[in-house]
Amino acid sequence: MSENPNNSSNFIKHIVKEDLAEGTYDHIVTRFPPEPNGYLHIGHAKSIVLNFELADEFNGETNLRFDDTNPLKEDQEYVDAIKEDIEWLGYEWEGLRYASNYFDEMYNQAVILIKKGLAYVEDLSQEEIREYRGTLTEPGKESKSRSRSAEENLELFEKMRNGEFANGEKVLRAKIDMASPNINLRDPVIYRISHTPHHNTGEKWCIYPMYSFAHPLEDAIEGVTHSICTLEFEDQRPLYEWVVENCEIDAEPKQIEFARLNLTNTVMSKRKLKQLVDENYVDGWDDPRMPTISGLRRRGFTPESIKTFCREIGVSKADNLVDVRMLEHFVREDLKLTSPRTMSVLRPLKVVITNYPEGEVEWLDADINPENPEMGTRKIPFSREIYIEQSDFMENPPKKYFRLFPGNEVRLKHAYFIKCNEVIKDDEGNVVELHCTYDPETKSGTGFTGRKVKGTLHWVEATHAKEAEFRLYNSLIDDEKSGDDFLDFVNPDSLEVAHGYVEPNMEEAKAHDKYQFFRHGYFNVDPKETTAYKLVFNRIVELKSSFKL
RNA sequence: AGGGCUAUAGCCAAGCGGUAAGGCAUCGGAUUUUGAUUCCGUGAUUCGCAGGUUCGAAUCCUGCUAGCCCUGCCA
Repeated sequence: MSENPNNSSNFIKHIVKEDLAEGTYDHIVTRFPPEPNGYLHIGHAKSIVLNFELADEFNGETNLRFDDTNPLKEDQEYVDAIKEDIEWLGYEWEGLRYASNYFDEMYNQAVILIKKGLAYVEDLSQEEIREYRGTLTEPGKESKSRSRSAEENLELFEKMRNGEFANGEKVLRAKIDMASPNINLRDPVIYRISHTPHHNTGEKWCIYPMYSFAHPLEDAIEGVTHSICTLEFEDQRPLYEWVVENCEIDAEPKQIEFARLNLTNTVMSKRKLKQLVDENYVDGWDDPRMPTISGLRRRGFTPESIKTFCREIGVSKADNLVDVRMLEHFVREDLKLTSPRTMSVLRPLKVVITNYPEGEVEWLDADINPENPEMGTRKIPFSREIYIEQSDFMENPPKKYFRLFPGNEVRLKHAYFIKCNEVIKDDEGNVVELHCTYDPETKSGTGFTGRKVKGTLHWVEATHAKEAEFRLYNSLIDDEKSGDDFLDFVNPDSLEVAHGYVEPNMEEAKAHDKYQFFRHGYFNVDPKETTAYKLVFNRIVELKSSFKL
């Protein structure tokens, strides 16, 4: 993966360049450290692209490390999904690591801290610890446990490990400074008791290290040089440095924080995404409306479009809210040259071409992609009966309506000009069919220039048409709404289902095939719902349009 | 308010003492058998505000303002 073009600069690259120039490190190692407690989303993609491509650019390497120090929330299902997503994006990790594989080493380091008088076993309850911690404006106070001897602490810590205490009965704390203005330094808890089996280590441990103690050790053990995380960990950097300095481990990783991605009309927290899944607002983590990697994949976004997006938004420390339209821009750009064009009618209106011979079918040539002629041509049938889009006809059109209306002539893409002569309605006055005439002179490809029409419509021949289902997605979350709870922002119209027709050659369409439906947008063959008997397409994104009714 | 961080166009963002890149969005115009694409044009005398240093400041200094984060035995 060496031809990822990213000429842009950011503050982390500056740091790396300087570290390399000054010899602080002779090569760099980064890591992507997800906790396996949920699915990856586009925000994680930003971090993945940053970590993998940064290392790649400076000839370093990147580990995938599962930060699995809290068995209560973690699950193998998530580790499998996370690996699949990273591979799908196209990255290869140097090492596949688990924080849980370092539990022995972490335990040893805790013992070292105790021996140095830098950690102690706390007797206080959770609530008491909170009270003793003080507040943002008042210092904390020291508990009696703080002055226990190293010997006694060693003994108690061993008992913690051996399961001699219940959850919450004891805890191991770093001895730093109860009066620190940085609350993270007021003797933070570094080990807690949790009689919970772990997806990797099983029943081996009943004490688990806390993030703030575990993470710097994980980085140090792996030789990570630049430990990149998000802004909310900034206050923990002094603690990170304290652990690196006071534990006996021969490596000096440094923590660098950047601003996480926020997207308009999108929620990005795992907690909220999980709630949408659990409460059935969506079909699952991979619902095409979800900002998860698996959701975007099922929707039809390409790895390249996601990566380009992540490179283009840049990396900084300023809180940001990126317009989703930027993401959409990059899929369109990627799919423009690679996706076959095809004509699909999402909401059909039958058209009878009254002067076209009954029973006759002609097969017309059509480019597969006019912007990429190498993709060749396809054959499409044409006959007396076709379907056009309901929205391409108006009985009483406004000005500047280029489509079909009584007396108007339009072009059928790849076929002929047709003129609308008669509108057939049902008892309720709904338009159910149009009678048109065609002009054989105007056949596409013949170079007819006799007269011009303003509109070109897509269509599907009626007798060969194949039925299909179309899932038209709108934002799952609507920022324009108001409310206190994020659920108040859920868009009730995030999914519309339409049933219409596609060209007969679409019979070959396979899961994840991507097409540009002429004048509609880009669509992906849904991998879960499509069967031999039923084609289901997910709308990835609409084509841009300056048309307003 | 104790600590930490941030502030450049509607949204991202480069810039690192020498006179404001780029992308998205928007709006014009040309081309067009996709109201698409493509092309061309479009916006900061100014970088949160106020002072100061300097021949010269978005960049350095001081003060102020606004926003975000921190009082889990979550990560």
